[in-house]
Amino acid sequence: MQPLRRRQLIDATLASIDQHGLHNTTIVTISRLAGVSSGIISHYFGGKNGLLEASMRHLLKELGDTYKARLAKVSTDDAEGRVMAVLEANFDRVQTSPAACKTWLAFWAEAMHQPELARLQKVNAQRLLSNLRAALKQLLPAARAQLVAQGLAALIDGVWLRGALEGGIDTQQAKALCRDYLAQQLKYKDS
Amino acid sequence: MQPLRRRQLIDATLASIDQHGLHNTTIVTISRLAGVSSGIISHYFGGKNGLLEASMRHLLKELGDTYKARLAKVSTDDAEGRVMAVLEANFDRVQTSPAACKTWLAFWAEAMHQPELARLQKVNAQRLLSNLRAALKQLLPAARAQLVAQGLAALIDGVWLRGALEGGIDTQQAKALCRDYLAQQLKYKDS
DNA sequence: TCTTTTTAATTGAACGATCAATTAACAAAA
DNA sequence: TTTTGTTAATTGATCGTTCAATTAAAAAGA
Repeated sequence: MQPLRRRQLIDATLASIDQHGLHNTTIVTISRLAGVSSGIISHYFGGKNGLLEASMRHLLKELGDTYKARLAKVSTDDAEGRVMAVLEANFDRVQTSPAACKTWLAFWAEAMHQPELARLQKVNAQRLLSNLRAALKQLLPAARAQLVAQGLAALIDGVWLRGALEGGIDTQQAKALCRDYLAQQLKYKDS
Repeated sequence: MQPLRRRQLIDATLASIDQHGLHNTTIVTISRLAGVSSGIISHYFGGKNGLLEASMRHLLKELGDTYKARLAKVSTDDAEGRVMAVLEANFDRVQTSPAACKTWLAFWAEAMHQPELARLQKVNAQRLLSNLRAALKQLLPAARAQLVAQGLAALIDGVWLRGALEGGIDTQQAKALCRDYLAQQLKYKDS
């Protein structure tokens, strides 16, 4: 029963943030969406904050799982394929829904003054960067790989941010933008 | 006295968001930082919300003024210089301080469920894009200019977002990243 | 199999804290 | 004196948390 309820409450949390925004999300809006009483949140998560942290962990895990699934489909020496796996995962349908974008942005903002959320966010940002850099090192000089990895990471986050504010990401256009950046940068080899 | 107090309260608002985060910013934390009583906020801004809107307008105006100042220094037909003016303005010292980054991110998150803030944000995002596109059209085919403008806009926002979450932007590195993107894209003319 | 006991899950009302807004009173300037 | 600026206390609403009480489920005993 415990894992069922926890999942149910996390889903309700994401739904509430989508509908009302984080700052209008209360334990009442969450518990009402989950169809349970408000008291149960403290019972399973130790409080509202614990639930928010668990919800962010859930999103991060979902992103990580999607990336691993994409990565498993490309061979280890297919560097360009590994970069594309990062892009595909980040612009997966699940991650680019208006609800997901809103929630990510809300958590990012909250992380600025909530140490545990900041920690989670930092780990994720670092992993994104290091995944990109590792793959790019097979295609470019180390210093160049570092720069392009930072560029791609910023491009991904920027597209996401602008998408969140506009109410949705055009995933095709987003991927085209990143793929174009990568293609232009790989020409560097020849120059 | 009115313009003085308004400016004083807006500054205190930005300071409070920097120190406590938007969601822990109350009319008390603001008025204490400004050294006045809390009631004065309603007197000058009609309420907390009015003050938040005015603060966001203040930031937007500051950005716009910086851009205009930079733009005035380049000739109309210096397309690359006009693009650089956008970059210089966005990565100006005033806009890239930890406090400014935090505040921008907080307002972006808030704008998702506050129509007036969303409107202000949208106007700004559109202007950034159209400034870039107009300049790039002198250097690239229209369709290409549109794509590169979107790429640069996303890159700028992405660098900003990642900087906010890491506690500060390295402006030199940020500009180098964007300048590199632009340089790579301008090679397109020849291919 | 049928009670009895124990454990786990859940509720919802009550509580204290905190918020934005209001207001009546006060001070300073004109 | 009249207007403008400002304060400090108060109001009503809302928040997250807590907890005693209730229900459902499982285990144990007869």
